[in-house]
Amino acid sequence: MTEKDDFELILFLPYLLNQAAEETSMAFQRHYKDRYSMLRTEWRVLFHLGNYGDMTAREICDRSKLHKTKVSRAVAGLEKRRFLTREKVKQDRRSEVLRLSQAGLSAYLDLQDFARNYDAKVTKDFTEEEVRTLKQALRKLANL
Amino acid sequence: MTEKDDFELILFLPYLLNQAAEETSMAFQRHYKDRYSMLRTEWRVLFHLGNYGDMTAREICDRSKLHKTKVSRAVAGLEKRRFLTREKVKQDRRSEVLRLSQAGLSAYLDLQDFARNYDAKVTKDFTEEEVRTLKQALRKLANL
DNA sequence: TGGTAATAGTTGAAAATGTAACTAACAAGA
DNA sequence: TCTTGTTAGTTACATTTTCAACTATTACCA
Repeated sequence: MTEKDDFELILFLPYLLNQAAEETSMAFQRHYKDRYSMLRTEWRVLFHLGNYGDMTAREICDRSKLHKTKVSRAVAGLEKRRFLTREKVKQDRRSEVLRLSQAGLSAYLDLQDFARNYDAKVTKDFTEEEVRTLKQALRKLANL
Repeated sequence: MTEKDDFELILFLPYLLNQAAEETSMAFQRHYKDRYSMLRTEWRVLFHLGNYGDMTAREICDRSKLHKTKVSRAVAGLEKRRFLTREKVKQDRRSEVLRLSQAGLSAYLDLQDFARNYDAKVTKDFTEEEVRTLKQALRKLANL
């Protein structure tokens, strides 16, 4: 409560974006958690592989901007539950190409399907045009 | 990489919103962390009190949708560093009204000022109209 | 009243995250 | 080749977060 207060917390972008992200992630989280007991970072890694194809942990880091320790642990978790396999790269034996297993692919496809419907549901009160411009703006903010 | 793939991870709202939130929060986080060694939940509690006036932990939970244990610990942290004080409510002695101290208010005002400028900087490539519609859409998504 | 349920807030233990330091492999110039 | 620097990825430890159980107080109602 200050005098000259033209500031509104709920309109402050870092806050507002976070609330929106939190809110829209909830139901999706429940799905991947209940169904595959995956963590946040795990579904992301899964989606990177499923959506963009085989790649190394480093490439996932670059694309997702997730820290390498997070990715490392997510990969280990997914591997333990046999959602993916690793294959050493001949040219550079420090890194390994990650590839979804059959189970990983099928989990991905299921979650992807859910995601698509979910996205539609979340934006059901917006026109297509609105969704386009919203996503465009968000990409700009996210540097994506 | 699947066959029928009209799905794009980076356009999936829970993902995109999170990336945007993450990206836009970074510099602000550095500020409140470096300057006041506050945690995420702590600046939020501080801002609720600063922006909306004295209130109980429960009210902060309701408004922010933060879990009560998070709020409880943030309040304890802010209290320990004398950014706020508590006062038992006579009508209901379970709850306490939280109030910013002088130091709390001054930290709030500084951060609020930073936040305002920060928000302007983040949206500098958007027109006013675009910012308005963006925030409108986000409020809808966040149920705010 | 008395008894059960609900609410405000705290606490402890387990899970997840962040940070820094580490290993192993490659790179590149003297 | 040596030696210094960089990169891919993992691990250890400290900090946060989550989840469930807890205390204290109020609310409801037979």
